[in-house]
Amino acid sequence: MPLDDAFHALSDPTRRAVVNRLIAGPAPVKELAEPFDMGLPAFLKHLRVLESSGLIATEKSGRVRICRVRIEALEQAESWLSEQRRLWQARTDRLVDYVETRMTRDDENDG
Amino acid sequence: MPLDDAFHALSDPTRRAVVNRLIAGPAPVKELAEPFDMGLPAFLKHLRVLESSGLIATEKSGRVRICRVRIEALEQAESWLSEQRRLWQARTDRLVDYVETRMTRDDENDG
DNA sequence: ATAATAGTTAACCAGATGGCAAACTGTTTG
DNA sequence: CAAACAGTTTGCCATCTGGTTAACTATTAT
Repeated sequence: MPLDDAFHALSDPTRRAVVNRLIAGPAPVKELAEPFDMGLPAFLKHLRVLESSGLIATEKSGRVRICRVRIEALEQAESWLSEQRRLWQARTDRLVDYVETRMTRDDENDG
Repeated sequence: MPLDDAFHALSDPTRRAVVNRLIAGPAPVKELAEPFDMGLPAFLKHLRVLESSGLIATEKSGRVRICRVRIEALEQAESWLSEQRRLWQARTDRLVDYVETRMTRDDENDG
């Protein structure tokens, strides 16, 4: 499931920070790794998780690998969440409507 | 990090299905577990992941435990994603602006 | 050609995850 | 009280995660 992979990739602060950095524009591995207190092998694992989730794409030219964000994957994850919120809102609206209707009926019964 | 927990909880299809079901309204554990091909102990683990992530809340009354969704946690996750998309859009706009400005200057140089 | 750079692979490790079956607790229901 | 029901705990297991160090490859730079 692509959503599984996207949400899993986003569940790690290092990986979210990488996505956030790449939003500002493409960057090579070394520059991306710099802010983090871990070795390159560990960091590469994070990059692979991001890449196999579709959240980023990478391309090697010469000895550097350039990484960039793939916004569509982010949008898919966002879509799932906003759909849930939409459903929630719809239900809330129905509840409000129900309560108001019932109150009106009660008023009629009272009057 | 709360976002870690929320995204992690959402990275499993069983747990997303539970959230989606609870959006329609609260339900007891047994009813929630029914659609899934796994034992109750395994299902309970999923529920605990959801609860400790803040995505759902549960309350036991008598021998049944009622679960409900906590929409705020979903909204937090959604916020992170929409903020990223906003930043992406802002960068894209700046790029478009830059290119258009440059093209205008080139036109002036050509003319 | 040597050396520095950028990234990669391999082997290993502790701890978390996602499943199982079996035994158990507490709460209705008959 | 006995039985059914809803959930819980325990112990077990295979696999995945996120990190390490050490050794290695391929590409610039001197």
